[in-house]
Amino acid sequence: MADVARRAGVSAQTVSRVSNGHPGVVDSTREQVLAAMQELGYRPNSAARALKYGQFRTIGVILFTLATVGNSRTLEAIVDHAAEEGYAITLIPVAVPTRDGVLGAFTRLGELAVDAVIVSMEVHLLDAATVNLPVGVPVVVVASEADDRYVVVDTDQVDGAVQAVRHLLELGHHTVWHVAGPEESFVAERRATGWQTTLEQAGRPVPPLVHGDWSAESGYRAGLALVDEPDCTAVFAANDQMALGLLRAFHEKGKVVPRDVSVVGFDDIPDSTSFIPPLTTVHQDFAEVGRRCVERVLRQVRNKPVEPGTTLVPTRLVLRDSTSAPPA
Amino acid sequence: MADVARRAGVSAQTVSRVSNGHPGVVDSTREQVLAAMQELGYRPNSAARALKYGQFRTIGVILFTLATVGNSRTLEAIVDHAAEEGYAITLIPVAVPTRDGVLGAFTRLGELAVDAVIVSMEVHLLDAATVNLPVGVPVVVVASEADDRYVVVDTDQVDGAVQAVRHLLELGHHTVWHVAGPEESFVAERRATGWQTTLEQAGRPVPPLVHGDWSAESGYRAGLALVDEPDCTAVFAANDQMALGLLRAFHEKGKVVPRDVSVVGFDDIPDSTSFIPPLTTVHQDFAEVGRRCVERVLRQVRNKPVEPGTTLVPTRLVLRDSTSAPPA
DNA sequence: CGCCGAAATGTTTGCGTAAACATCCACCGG
DNA sequence: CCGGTGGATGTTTACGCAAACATTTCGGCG
Repeated sequence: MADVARRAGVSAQTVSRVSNGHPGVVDSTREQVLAAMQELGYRPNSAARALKYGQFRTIGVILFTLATVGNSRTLEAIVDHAAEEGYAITLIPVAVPTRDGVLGAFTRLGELAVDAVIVSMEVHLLDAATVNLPVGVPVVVVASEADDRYVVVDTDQVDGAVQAVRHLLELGHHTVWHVAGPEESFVAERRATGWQTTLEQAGRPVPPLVHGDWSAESGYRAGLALVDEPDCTAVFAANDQMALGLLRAFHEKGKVVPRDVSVVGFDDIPDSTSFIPPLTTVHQDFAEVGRRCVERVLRQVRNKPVEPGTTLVPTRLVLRDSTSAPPA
Repeated sequence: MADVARRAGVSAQTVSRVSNGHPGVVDSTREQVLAAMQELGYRPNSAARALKYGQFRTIGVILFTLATVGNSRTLEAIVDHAAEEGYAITLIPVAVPTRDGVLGAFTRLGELAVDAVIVSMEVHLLDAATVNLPVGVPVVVVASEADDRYVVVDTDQVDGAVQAVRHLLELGHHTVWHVAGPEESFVAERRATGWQTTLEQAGRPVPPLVHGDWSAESGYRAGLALVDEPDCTAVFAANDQMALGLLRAFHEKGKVVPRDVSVVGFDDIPDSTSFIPPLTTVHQDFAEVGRRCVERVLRQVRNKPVEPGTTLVPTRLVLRDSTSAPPA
């Protein structure tokens, strides 16, 4: 900055004013400064700026993996909306999804230059780590169960499951089987809850729960087990990937979807339109989830009031060709 | 820091020494300082640190979208390896994949606190923006064509395509059709090049190129066109998603894969094992690509010699059930 | 018993920036 | 023609930290 000032024949303060678009600089001076900046390739040092302002204009995002569609889509939405607000996103990976792993991430976080944090994980894992949470750093949690101690944003998992199951019951299926996500996942648990309560409220039998691990392979294995169940005419898979595996299993075993078995997924990943057959599934609005996360976390950064509690983003059922009335 | 020093009854410098694990502090003093830090919830200010050291320990990553499997997997690998080296990753989104969009990203980048940049885009888009590249900031480019002006890391696209086409020719197919990615993509172009040269070297006819846009839907549309081609017994799709669309199109039109038509994809996304049938595809080692990016960019940050040029990560063909000899 | 040297700790300084305050100058009105 | 006024610009200072240098302390040895 001093170099620019010297070159332009002004003081450093004037350079600062030009650089920040402050008023009170005569055009001719401004142009000289601008020219000097150009020639010297000057760019403001963000560390010094951050030091001065006490803010980094950066939000940290903690997550386990980008391998799931939901995580990466949500992240993308967060990045985009943060950029609109002039905030950058710093990624903090959690190597292993255990308490120790989370603890490590939060320790690293302590040294990081972030004004706020968006955490994508289950609250029960977060609890172990909150001791490490720098005080005064706003936190928003995504993809977790509702919890009034934190500011939570999430897709309305339960309602999505309810819509899926209702749709199948309305088509005439006596009951609906469910291929859930892994046991330790609260998201999986909540989708399962929506499934179970809907069946119970309708007075239908609740078949045993089948657990997968979100992967298509696990859906395939679940499907191989389900083809032998005589009364299994409708399956609700907790995500689209497992639904893909189900479709393959049924296909291999000669069951035609939707004639013999109906299948509903969850997520509405782009590929699901090209499954065989195109998949009826619960659409998640990842972009909206990301948007709300950024909005709520920035409200806190700007010291506007934010009450703890859960913001639910609605889902909607997308009807395609994998569901129909049960076989006569 | 001053508060901690006062509380522990020492000077700020001693606090700094403890905080950085410097030697020359007696245990009893160290413990007092540590205790004071704990009580006051002290965290070193990374802006001040960065200002002092002139480094941020952060790498910026510029990319268009996380919607593609390749991008998000590569990003994940970059994040993980950077974390191992003690570097954080800041994401810089490019709203629209045009020169203006890229220009905007690089302008924002100039204000960002990064020591180096990994750019995931075509070099021809990068050229427009290099004027904005802060001098002295190391850059590594991923997923672009080879270019000796930059340090480039990429999957060996051409060889992957060659393997795919050779496999199909060896099975006895007379020629291979290709569903390519969008015309403006160099990645797509290079896969197409590998396909075309392999056919030419084998003295086979080169069918007209069909362009998709990477999406399963576009693969489906391409498939609907290909079913009417009488000599089309083998198709190489430029990614797995388009291959998925092909499978659906063939299925709907009564063509059995692989009996009537063989299909090979590119990427080896996890879902491809559960396509109907499981997809033979070219495996990309995204993790390795990410690892090398970080390694090469950090070499530059540390002022070790890095020659411009391309590092190619090998691919391998994964055989599953979507290919076989052509119908008699 | 006093001096030396090494280890432990303290003091000064500057990193690049922008807010707060100070100065300068031109122009206006009386 | 001079004081006043306000806009343009300059100077000082502090942000939090750590390197460089300065000082203190203490043990060991002649």
